[in-house]
Amino acid sequence: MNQKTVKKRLSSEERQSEIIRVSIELAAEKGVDSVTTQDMADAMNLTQGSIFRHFATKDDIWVAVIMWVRERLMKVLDKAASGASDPMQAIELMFFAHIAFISKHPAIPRLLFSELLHKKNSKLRQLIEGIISGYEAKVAGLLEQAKARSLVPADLDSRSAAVLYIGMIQGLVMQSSIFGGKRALQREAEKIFQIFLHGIKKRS
Amino acid sequence: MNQKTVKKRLSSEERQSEIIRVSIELAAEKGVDSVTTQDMADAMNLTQGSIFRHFATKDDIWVAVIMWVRERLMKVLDKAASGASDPMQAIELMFFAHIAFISKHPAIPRLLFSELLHKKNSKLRQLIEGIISGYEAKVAGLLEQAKARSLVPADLDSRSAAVLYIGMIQGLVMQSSIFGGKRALQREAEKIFQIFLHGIKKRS
DNA sequence: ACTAAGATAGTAGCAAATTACTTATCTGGT
DNA sequence: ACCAGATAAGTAATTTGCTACTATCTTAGT
Repeated sequence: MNQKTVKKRLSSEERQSEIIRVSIELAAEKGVDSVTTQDMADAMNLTQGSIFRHFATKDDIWVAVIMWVRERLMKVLDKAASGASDPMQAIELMFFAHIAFISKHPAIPRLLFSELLHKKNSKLRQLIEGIISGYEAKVAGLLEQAKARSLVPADLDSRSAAVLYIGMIQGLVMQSSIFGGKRALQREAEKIFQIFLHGIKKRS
Repeated sequence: MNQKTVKKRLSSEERQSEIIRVSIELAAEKGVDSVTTQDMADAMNLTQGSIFRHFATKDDIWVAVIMWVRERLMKVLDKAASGASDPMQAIELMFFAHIAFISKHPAIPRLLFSELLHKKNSKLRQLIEGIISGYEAKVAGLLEQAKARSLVPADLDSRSAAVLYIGMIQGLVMQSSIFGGKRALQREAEKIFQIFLHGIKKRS
């Protein structure tokens, strides 16, 4: 039992990573706003006060979480897009990569589309806004490329289509949030994407 | 100055209505979760404790708010749909009626799509779920009618299209939430709806 | 005069942050 | 290899501040 009482001490860097990890888990379970530092501490067998050895404020934790998400998500999307031979395929691959990412980390959309967005003047809001508008710009950019290759009509409004793209993801997330877990998130995603695709494709 | 100190006393019914009204306003400004009963009281020149003369718990206030929203929204949507001559037009009219409703009451989507959804086992969650899934069912129903009249392809998945419809609204809301107010919510809505429409319309 | 809305002044509980103290782990000099 | 001292992670207890809710008293309106 001595072994059990031996507390492993982690470096601040490692501990920060763990805090980020459990925060995401907890946010998935009970919603971002109701995760307390006590919850975090409990989840990693630590005392509540210890959290503040590694982050000055709780807000800083969420900032770190969002930055972690941004990094991971962008990596996944870039990788998906890089395997495409044309802009339309890139959009499709990105979409399904995003859906897969969400399936694996159900908390992510909850973070990005949560009330965190509404805390005015916060760094968090700026971060989230940056991610979403950057994403939108990326999709719109690909659509412009598609236009140049006449894969979509020249009069298509790229920005509007990008907004619809984002909304499509939000809709799917809400769908799966209301009607049981990821029941058929992938399947639903495929069907919806076909409609989207048909909506923007070149009229034959 | 005597006039100023004269406090008007409202009946509990009237006061409840006012509480609902200011709650929606405040939720639009600072987010549902951070509205306190003190905020509400301040907004109507009342003491915090007085709130509880009219609602037993704070949750009851949000329940009343959601029911108010449901009633109003449904009325707006039904009225819009009733003016249509065919199912597709009904969907279009409903969509723009919804967008107009949101423009007038920016807090509404914030309530429906907020973290309230994540409070498991609550009456609130059930209410919100009911509204959204009912809405979705309505759209899907109209699409089925459209199918019967060959206005949309028979192989269209109505439910998926309905999810996309909801997502479209969410996307627009997020868009206007991030990039300044209702700058061009109406205009954006029109452009996006065209894409959606083309996506579900019968291939010619 | 009676009823019920409102005021006043609380209470209990929770959550973020801080303080003083403890001890594991790392470091450099012998 | 070793050990003394510095460093920093962890603990425990507490503070501070807020928030939902309540008990008691007051007074407007009928």
